[in-house]
Amino acid sequence: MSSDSPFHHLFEFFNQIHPLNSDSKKAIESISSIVTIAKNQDLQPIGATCKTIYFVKKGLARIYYYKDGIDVTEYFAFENDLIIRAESLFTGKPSQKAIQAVEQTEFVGISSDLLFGLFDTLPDLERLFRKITELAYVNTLNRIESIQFHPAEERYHRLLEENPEFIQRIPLKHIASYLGITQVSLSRIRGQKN
Amino acid sequence: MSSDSPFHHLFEFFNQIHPLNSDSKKAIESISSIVTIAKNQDLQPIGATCKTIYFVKKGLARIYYYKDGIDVTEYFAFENDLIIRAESLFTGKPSQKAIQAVEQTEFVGISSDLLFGLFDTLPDLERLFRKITELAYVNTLNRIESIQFHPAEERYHRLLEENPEFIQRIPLKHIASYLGITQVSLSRIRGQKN
DNA sequence: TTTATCCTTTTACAAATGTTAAAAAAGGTT
DNA sequence: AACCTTTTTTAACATTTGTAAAAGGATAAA
Repeated sequence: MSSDSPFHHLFEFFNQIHPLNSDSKKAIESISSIVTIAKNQDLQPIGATCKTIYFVKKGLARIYYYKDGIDVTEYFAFENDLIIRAESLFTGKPSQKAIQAVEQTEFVGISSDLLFGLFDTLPDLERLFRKITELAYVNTLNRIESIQFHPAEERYHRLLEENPEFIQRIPLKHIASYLGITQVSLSRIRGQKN
Repeated sequence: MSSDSPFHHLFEFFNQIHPLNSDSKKAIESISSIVTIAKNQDLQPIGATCKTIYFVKKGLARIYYYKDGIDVTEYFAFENDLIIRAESLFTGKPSQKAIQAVEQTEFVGISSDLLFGLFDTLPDLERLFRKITELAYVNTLNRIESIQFHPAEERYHRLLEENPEFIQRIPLKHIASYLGITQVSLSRIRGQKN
């Protein structure tokens, strides 16, 4: 795998979770493609059933949905993050969410139908994606704890510390809905001290 | 598999997610055992690394932890639910959480070390547990949405509708912390109308 | 029954966040 | 630059939830 392969960073990412043998890597390459989306454009419309697993090569994307007509961000993905509409991919139901490029973003798209088909012959791949899901699950458990027991101000400041990029590259309204508060509340928090 | 096997309900549960062949069932039986815990007793102490996947045969259990000295319930499991301290099982770190029997409860315990070992020879099992994790992940995503965008009163009433058992079998203080509110708030909500 | 303990509710007040509307600031386009 | 649009902040007020303390109920043990 040459380091200038379009899938280089994807395999680096996989490697940290479960190393793949070369057959599995070739199989992944054969079902993957590069997609580039302009700023503020959606990858796929809300309402379609999700059939693709995305990886952010370059740029920044988010998963969002409309809650009572309000745009709510569920998740942000930076370079070298996976971005998956799990609630559709894992249930087969149409997704009420969309993936949007916050900046111009280059994705690797992996066909989920083809990927799941490969699991029968390449258990390596099933193991990798099992572990990916396990880690994503643990992350959401921790996020629930954070939402339930830390005030919005604390969550904002923690976000600021852990991921200063967030604030520089993402409109505050998206950060507010990601934190589960209104834009007005976030502005108030930002204005207080400092 | 006779219907009076101690693992009958476990396999019924698995069947709905991913049917197992008989080799896989036998393997599961060989690494599983029945554990009975008295009311209000813990299965395992906080601080131990989780090495067991539990299934509630009879009774009712919860996962809880201490947040600033306060007992917080993360999850309830009724009959025929799995109960897993994922944050420890999937990371290998000591668990800050414990499983407690809310009533006298009979569990099936499955050794996770032995289970993960079986995945190499019985891909059936890895597929089952991949799917289980996927569904659990989707559930937590939905729970985040519920916590962030529905007031406690609505969450309580939804819980009441979807799972009336909760209120009859579980002390209200546990329900309050599960909903992410104080016991006083829950009491206020209950007292309002109706 | 009596006592002790735990669970639940009530009350009064404080703090955090939501709602609405308007103003200010920032970005893009002609 | 001038204009339009979007984003962010500010203000005033309403609502929700938290905190602390006390009282009332329920349950279990002596």
